[in-house]
Amino acid sequence: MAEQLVIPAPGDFSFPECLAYLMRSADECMFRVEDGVVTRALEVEGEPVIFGMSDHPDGVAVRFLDGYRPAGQTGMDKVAGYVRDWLDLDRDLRPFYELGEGDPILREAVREHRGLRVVGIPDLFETFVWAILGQQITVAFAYVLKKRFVETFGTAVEAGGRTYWIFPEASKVAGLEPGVLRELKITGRKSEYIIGTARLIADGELTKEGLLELRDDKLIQKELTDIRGIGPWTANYLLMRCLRSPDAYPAADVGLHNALKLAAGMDRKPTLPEVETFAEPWTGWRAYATFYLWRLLH
DNA sequence: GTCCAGGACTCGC
DNA sequence: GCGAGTCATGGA
Repeated sequence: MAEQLVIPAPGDFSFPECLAYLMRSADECMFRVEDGVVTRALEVEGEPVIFGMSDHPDGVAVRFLDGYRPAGQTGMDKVAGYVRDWLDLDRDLRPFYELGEGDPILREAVREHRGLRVVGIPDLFETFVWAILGQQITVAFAYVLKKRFVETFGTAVEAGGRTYWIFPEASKVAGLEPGVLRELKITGRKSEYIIGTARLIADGELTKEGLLELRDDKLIQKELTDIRGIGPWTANYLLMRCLRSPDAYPAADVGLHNALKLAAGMDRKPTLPEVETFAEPWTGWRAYATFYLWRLLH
């Protein structure tokens, strides 16, 4: 696996911090982490590509597995773009750190995890499924459900004695009956939500580009919450992880509440109004604040 | 057994 | 518009 490309990163980027986040579950099925290298498969121009990314003095090193490298420059650029999106490499975090250093609640998380980026989920359908699965259950169980889902409907790429998974296309899920997902222990409602969004995406009614064109977070949130199964938490989660809003704020998030309790030294979880009030000074960076606060829980 | 997890829907008022 | 009940599984 010869070195193929180095993706330059701006200052305030720490690969190890992003890696620590990526390693939070042994049940993660979309990539594997070994010896500091994150390896995954991706479909690029109709062909499976497998690449590993690791730390590099100038940013992120990307190496391709022999036999699974992009055919041409366009494919190479797509992988580079994917990594830039995945790790949010095009963002200048200086304003956030300026904010965080002066904030009593954020200070510790910001100092402890400097260089961490909001790790994204570039694929819209994948984010929908992940967000819906994550509603109201433990993250650990959500990982188990995602693994079952991917291993049932996704595409396996066997290479180098290992199996890599490509997330299923929305069109493959759009025609399923909810009962099929129920067998995986996904609740009936979530099964309907997943199939419903799969249909919207497969039909082209719902696209990442179309959502991004709305520009405004509030408009996007409205568009998303009009979809059955997508409430405020899920909409903001999508904004944060896929649409890359630095300001999305999943205020109802239980993990956020626990982190705020910890960071603010409270003896109880904050109420929803308190959660909103805490975040007022973070306006513009509430997604980053949330992501950093989450890290306090690990 | 009870409660809680990275919520959202439905219903009654 | 708001509160309470329901959904469903798994771990503490």
